[in-house]
Amino acid sequence: MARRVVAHCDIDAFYASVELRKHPELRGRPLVVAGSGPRAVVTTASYEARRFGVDSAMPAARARALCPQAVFLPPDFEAYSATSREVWGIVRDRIARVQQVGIDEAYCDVTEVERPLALLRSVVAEVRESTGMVVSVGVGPSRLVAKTSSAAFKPNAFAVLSREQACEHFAGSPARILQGVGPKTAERLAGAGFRTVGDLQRADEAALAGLLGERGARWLWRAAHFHDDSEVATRRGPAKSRSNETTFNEDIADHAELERVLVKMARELCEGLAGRDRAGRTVRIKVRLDDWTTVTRARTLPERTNDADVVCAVAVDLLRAYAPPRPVRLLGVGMAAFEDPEPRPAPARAEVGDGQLALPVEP
DNA sequence: TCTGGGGTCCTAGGACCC
DNA sequence: TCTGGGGTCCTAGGACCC
Repeated sequence: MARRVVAHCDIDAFYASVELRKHPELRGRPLVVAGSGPRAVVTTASYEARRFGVDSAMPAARARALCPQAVFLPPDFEAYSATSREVWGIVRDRIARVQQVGIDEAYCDVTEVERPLALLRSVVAEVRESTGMVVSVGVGPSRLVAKTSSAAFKPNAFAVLSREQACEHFAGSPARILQGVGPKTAERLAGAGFRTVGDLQRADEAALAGLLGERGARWLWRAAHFHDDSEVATRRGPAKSRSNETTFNEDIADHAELERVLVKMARELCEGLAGRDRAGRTVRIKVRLDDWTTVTRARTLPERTNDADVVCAVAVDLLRAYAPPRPVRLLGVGMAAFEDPEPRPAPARAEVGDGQLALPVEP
């Protein structure tokens, strides 16, 4: 296979940067974007606020304690998606193969581009010029090298590494920097003495298999050596599931109240599905109790539906069957199994002939 | 450190059928 | 009647991502 050139582009401090675009007078001040209510978490923090230890997903109250002088702003999701469309629109205008992953990052396959680095630099400059967003770029022979590099060198990064250079450069970094190694896996690995990427590079695959299973070990060993042949997927299929969930400001113990909330969410979900002309067979509810135990219950129906009455009845039934034993912190409802379970089998007769007739005929 | 919301993928076990 | 294997579907939970 031809040597690939993949770039990972990541907008620095995206949400905070959009807010700064709206409020230029706040430039230079620590900025924290957080939801409202007692259980809000931080959506993002500017680099100035990060210096105080503020990070996304942190409870907003803790962020206030860490950095009382920060300006706290409520999220403005419309502005975020508008800016996101603007940025990736510019990138797509200049680069053919782009896979957006999330609101603020994308992979670009620039293998076929004659001078890929020059193109990337000029796109980054154009994005900055017309939107004010600063994009960090990592370039390598794979998505993994590109992603790891942009993350490691940001903000305002432009890092180009070969696979071998990535192996060497990140050998001393924590295993956690490999995408796919989350907190749980990192902890298990550390327990067995694998703390850094280099530890994993030197590891015996069999030893890793004892921790992660054969597939997991194979994947991790390859990742530690920055082997990755996953494609930049320019076309994304339709969503496989959709859901609504809410964390209450205060835990709710009253089952009747929970059912009212569940029905309301299920109706909204069905409206959204109907608007997209989608219907699913599996109805799922999610319940998080006050002690953080999380339970899901699902039922698969014989036919696909987005009928609110049907979905609400199933959701309520699932909730009643579970009967939360403690006050509830979070309630959610979702639909899945949108596609036909199997491709429509070709009817036995006649179809073949019909199909052939439909083929274009050479003149 | 008392932890949002929206997704994806993987695993494991049980039911059921051939 | 018992045993076994393989395949598929479904459920539940967990890990991870942004």
